[in-house]
Amino acid sequence: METCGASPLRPRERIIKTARDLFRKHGIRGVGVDTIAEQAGTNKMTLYRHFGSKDDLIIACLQDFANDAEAFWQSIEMSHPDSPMAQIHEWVRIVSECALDDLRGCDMANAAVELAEDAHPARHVIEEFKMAQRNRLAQLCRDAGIEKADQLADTLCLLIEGARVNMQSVGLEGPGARFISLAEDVIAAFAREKPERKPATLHRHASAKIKGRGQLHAPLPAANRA
Amino acid sequence: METCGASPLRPRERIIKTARDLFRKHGIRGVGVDTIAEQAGTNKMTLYRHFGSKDDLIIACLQDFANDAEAFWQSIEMSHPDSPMAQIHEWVRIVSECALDDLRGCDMANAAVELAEDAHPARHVIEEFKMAQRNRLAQLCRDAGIEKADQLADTLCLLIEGARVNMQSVGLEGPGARFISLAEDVIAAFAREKPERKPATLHRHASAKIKGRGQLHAPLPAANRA
DNA sequence: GAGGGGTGTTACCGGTCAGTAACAAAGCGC
DNA sequence: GCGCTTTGTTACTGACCGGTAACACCCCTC
Repeated sequence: METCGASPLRPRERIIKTARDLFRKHGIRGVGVDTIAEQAGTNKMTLYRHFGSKDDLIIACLQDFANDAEAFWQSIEMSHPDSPMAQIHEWVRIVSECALDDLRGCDMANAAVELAEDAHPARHVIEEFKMAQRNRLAQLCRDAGIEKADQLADTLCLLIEGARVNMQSVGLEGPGARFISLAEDVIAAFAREKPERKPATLHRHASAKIKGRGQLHAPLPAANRA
Repeated sequence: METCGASPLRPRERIIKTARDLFRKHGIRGVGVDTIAEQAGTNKMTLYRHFGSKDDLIIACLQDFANDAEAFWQSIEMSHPDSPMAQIHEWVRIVSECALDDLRGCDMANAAVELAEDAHPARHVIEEFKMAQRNRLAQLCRDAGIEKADQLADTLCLLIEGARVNMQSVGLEGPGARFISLAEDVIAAFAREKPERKPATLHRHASAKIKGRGQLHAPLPAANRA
């Protein structure tokens, strides 16, 4: 019956993994500490020795989630070490794959929905995480030589965020399931725009070689609005 | 202390309005039926006479929300009766205004997050609503003579959905708050693409006059992807 | 083998939850 | 006025919730 009962992990890690799993499946408010402890192959007392309250456990889960995201970014970087543009495409691919895996959306965003109180201690964890993700993507866009890097990052952020929440509402029938295609089109449109002058200095892990697919298109006037 | 206590509305309507308000503020699972009844200036028994269960009340709230959305679409249509493109811009404007009003996102999407069980009776209400909204927007895009109308509708859907959930996580500092600008750029890029041949027959409320702002831009090659 | 930290077990607390029973009162059409 | 429907009031149930107390146990280290 337990999900991590026979595991070599220490109770603390089992509790976090189990809690993340149950929170994701049933919602944070939809699962109690007793259930978490039992499913983790331990008991409520041990849980409360490691986490002073359910809120503490929630925060620990979100931080564990953030750690996973960190590893995800490193894998992205290693997949195409010298092509930021290829990393962007890899980001689209993997992030879409994760969203399609189950249809329960983003744990951070879900937590923001469920923990509605402004003062909830988890909220600043969520806020910092979301901002960091966006900035990381924006940096990647800059490294790729995208002229309007911040705008592309903003657009991609909203697209994936929207895709995750949309799939939670309508499953695979809605626009969320078509995220890859939509995102790639947006990237192509942004990559088509002419870079400033010098072919974009890479800010991080500098590499002069820019060979992203988007760069192969002919430059077109900026799609700026009024 | 009550929100609708002195209102001329009948208890049923007061309960629905109050429940919607409280659900939105504190989350569906974050407020009990006692609180709802009291805040609505009535009592739990009357609540349970009108709604057999809390789930029934939730569904009634979501349907009430859908009614409001219907009125919203009609106001959009009346704002620019003969210009679908202008209606799209109006849609962007109002939808963004609503999202910025409070930062609690979309009631339907929030409900999908909180009511995680696949079999929950509210889920098909949510699903139908979300699909109907997307299709309505897609029809508007077709009426506006957008070549890739469905793709634009999908993109705009994900952008606004993402904006709402993003603002719930990071407030006004993140990309969600820049939705209008991002959406307008996307619309401009799609409107710039050359319409098929004949200047797009209007399917509903036919009007030959197409004078949306996006049409003023020079036509550009399609932003199609691989 | 003694000690101690981490863990398990059981029982409990007060609070809140969704939902119900029984009865009283008020409004309203006739 | 009468009668019916709607509403209000109080009290209750049983379940579950987050959190704690007290005590026993196991395993590792010295």
